[in-house]
Amino acid sequence: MGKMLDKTYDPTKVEDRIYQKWLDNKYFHAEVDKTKKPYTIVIPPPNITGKLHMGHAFDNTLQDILIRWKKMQGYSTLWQPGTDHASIATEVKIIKQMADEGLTKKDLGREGFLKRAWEWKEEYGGRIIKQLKKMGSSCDWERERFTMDEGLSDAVLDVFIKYYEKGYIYKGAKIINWCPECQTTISEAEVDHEEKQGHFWHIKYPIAGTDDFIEIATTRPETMLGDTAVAVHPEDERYQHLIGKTVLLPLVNKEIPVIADEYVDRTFGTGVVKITPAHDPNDFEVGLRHNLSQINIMNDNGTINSQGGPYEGLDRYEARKQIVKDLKEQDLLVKIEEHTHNVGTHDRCHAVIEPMIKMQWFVKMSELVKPAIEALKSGELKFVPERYGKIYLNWLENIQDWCISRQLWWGHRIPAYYCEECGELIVQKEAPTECPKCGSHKIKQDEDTLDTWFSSALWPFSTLGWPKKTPEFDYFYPTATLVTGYDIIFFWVARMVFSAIEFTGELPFKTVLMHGLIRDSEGRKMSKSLGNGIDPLEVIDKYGADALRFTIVTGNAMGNDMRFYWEKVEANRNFANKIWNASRFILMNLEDTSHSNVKLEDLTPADQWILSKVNTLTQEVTENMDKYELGIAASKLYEFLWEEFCDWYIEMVKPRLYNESDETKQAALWTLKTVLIHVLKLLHPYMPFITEEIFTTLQEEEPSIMISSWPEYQEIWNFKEEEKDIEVLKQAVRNIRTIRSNMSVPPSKKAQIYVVSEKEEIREIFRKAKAFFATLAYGSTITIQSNKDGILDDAVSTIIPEATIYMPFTELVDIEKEKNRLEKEKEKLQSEIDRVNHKLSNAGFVNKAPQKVVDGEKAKLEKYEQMMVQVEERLKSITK
RNA sequence: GGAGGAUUAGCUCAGUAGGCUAGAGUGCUUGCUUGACGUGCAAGAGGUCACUGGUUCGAGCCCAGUAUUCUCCACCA
Repeated sequence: MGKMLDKTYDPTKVEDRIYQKWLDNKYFHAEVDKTKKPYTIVIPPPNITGKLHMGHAFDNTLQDILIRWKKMQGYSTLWQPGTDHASIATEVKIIKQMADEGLTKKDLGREGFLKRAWEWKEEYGGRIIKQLKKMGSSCDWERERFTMDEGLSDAVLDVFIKYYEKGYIYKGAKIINWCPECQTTISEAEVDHEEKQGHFWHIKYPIAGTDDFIEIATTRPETMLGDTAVAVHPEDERYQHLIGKTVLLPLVNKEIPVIADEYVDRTFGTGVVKITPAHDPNDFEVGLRHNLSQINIMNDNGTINSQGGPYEGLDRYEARKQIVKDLKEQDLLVKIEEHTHNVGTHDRCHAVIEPMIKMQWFVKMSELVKPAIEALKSGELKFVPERYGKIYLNWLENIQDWCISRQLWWGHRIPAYYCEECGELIVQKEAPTECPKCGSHKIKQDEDTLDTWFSSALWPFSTLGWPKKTPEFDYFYPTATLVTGYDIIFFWVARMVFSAIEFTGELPFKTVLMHGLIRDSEGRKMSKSLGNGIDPLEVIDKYGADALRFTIVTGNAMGNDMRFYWEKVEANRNFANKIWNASRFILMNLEDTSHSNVKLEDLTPADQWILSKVNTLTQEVTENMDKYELGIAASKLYEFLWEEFCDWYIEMVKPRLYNESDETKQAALWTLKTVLIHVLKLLHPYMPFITEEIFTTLQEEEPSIMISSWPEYQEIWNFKEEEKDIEVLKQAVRNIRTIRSNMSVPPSKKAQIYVVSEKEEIREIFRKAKAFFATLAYGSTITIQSNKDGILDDAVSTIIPEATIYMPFTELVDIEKEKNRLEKEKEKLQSEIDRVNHKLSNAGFVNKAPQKVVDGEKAKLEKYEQMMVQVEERLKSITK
């Protein structure tokens, strides 16, 4: 007696046990194995602050599918896992936690804070890894890395110094985005532009030596404290006479020049712009062109500094109010307009960004970027879908120097040292003990840390041991495919490409597989603030990881966003249950192993049909996966398993199983088991848990489906003729069911079925399939004959090519209805015939279309015409 | 302002190389205790493939334009 399975599939009973089994057997572990080809994927390292969300679920499902598939294909696969220290995200969280205890960074000091951060990492950093395991991720956990590991940190320092020595890293004063809340620089990419309702203040600046005024308009009046000029367009006729004159900056009472610069848009506002080089990126550029001085009016925390005179100490918004009030009192405020404008905010804390001039570290991008652009253009680097390549290119071609310093503590501290005596700058891995220039021992390290993406950019090779020449780096690098969301093409993908080319001389990966976002059912982004996020763990808990994985990968083209519907997960849970029950059915019938002696010659046409089908399926699924069409492959598996295998094949086979004297029973069992195992393997990358559970229950030869081999197309399973024959039978069954359904005949009521065909081949098809045909078509008896002798005219009929099927019911059949049905069928046939005729009478079509297509149409025509004859005959006989 | 999507059944989406009589899931209607499964089985209704032109023997698919819509980038003080 075979092993038994429960009536419904319960993932919670299965998943953890199976995952543990895989771990115990080290199936995820990758070894350098020169007899195999390597296949490597590096995980996009989740933040240690992170909690598993749908984005991770998406990402990891795709990677896991590729890794499991390639492993089955015989590659030595490495899925390199790890986490990212996520400097600013983590630091923000820790500061918040500290604030609850009434502590600040200052209280703890740098060392104390870092100690706390590491504790935090130990406590929360592993959480997301545990959650990834629930997805079934087959990462090599023994090789887990962290961006602030010793090895990875070493790679970061190495890269910094090499860049520096090459002249790519420089220190410079630039206008940067300052977050007064976090008190650090943030990169352009970390700024969110939010449209906000603000005001437009029109202010009069008196023209020096006259009673006249010039009117400017600003959204940030407080910055006037740092104004060093007023600008107009060089060709603006309204203001020609003022160019070169000076105006008196109100409140500050300082004379500043009126300059002409093309940057000014004559049509916007008053056509006059106040220039504040220290607090606006455009003004900064204008300032450089005109040699204007830069007056920083703000402290790091967003309050006005001593440059602000009476406003010193006020918060920037307090100062704004006060300034507006003072201007009004001096009668210099013309008007206040409502104005919507974009305000830059920090994506982590949402504080409004303040552009400020600071000394920062930069990476010069112009040279680095060239080979990264070339890699895409030459086709060496590919994006799937291709359109994302354009986004990548667009960014690289317009790139600005990368500001890499952050005024944070959590991260890789910049390996730059200053002599406190002579000011010498020393860039090297280890802290110098004395100044090489003046010999002083008073050395201080740069306070800043590096942008978190500086280390992520090295991830594909730093995780494999680079800059050391490790066997792993040698074997597993470069990686094969990078899987990630389109939202980090700039942050991460592009930076990995140029870093890898620069330091390893190779592309870090050949293909970038981009996926979209999972949105809520209304198409909105899942976000904390909206509270519309779906927790993947909750989904797994309710429906199982396999159902979630299948949901993620199907019903949507690669690279597009998708909406999350619980109903979809439910449908896929049902699919899992369907597979479960099909397997249960097979197991219940496998009494012993006598089916193992079955040979191909013993198979019936039905068996050959399904074998041939699974053979084709194997070929197609593999081809689809080669092209990263995972969703297409998955839906083909779904369709095959549910429709062909369950709804047709299993039903066809049942009479043979229930009939002890049937000689083909063992052949049926062999086929059931063989096809199931075959398709389970194809499905395994998508639904790893259930396939493993069934596989190990069904057979004992192999310990795990994970390490079994990927099925291949085999010529001996190619039964094209039998496939066609079974399709004829399916068509007959469908027609009969349709008629019975139209006539509301319940399945319990069996009917006599007559199959009439002049062709012996057709009669033979039905003869061979008599047993299951009767069951599927609800027949009491099946009579196969070459003419309609002995069949009453008031029988119901249906027509398939080359055969007419009659069902005499004992009740009187409504001849009118039968006639109508036939007339309708005739009409439909006629329109098809017309359509095909139209095509075939088109000389262009016959001459230019491929022969295959033309032949196809001809065959169709022949079939329809043949059926037409049958329909007409039938009509004639009932109307006579 | 620049770039890239999307527009196909009530809803959510597929449609791989132009050959299609346009598919799936879900929802809807009808019937079914058919010895794996009601998380099931069977049957059915439901579409001017946004619009206008063009290329082609042939267009849901390619090209041009229009409309609607989403996203990213840039951004005006």
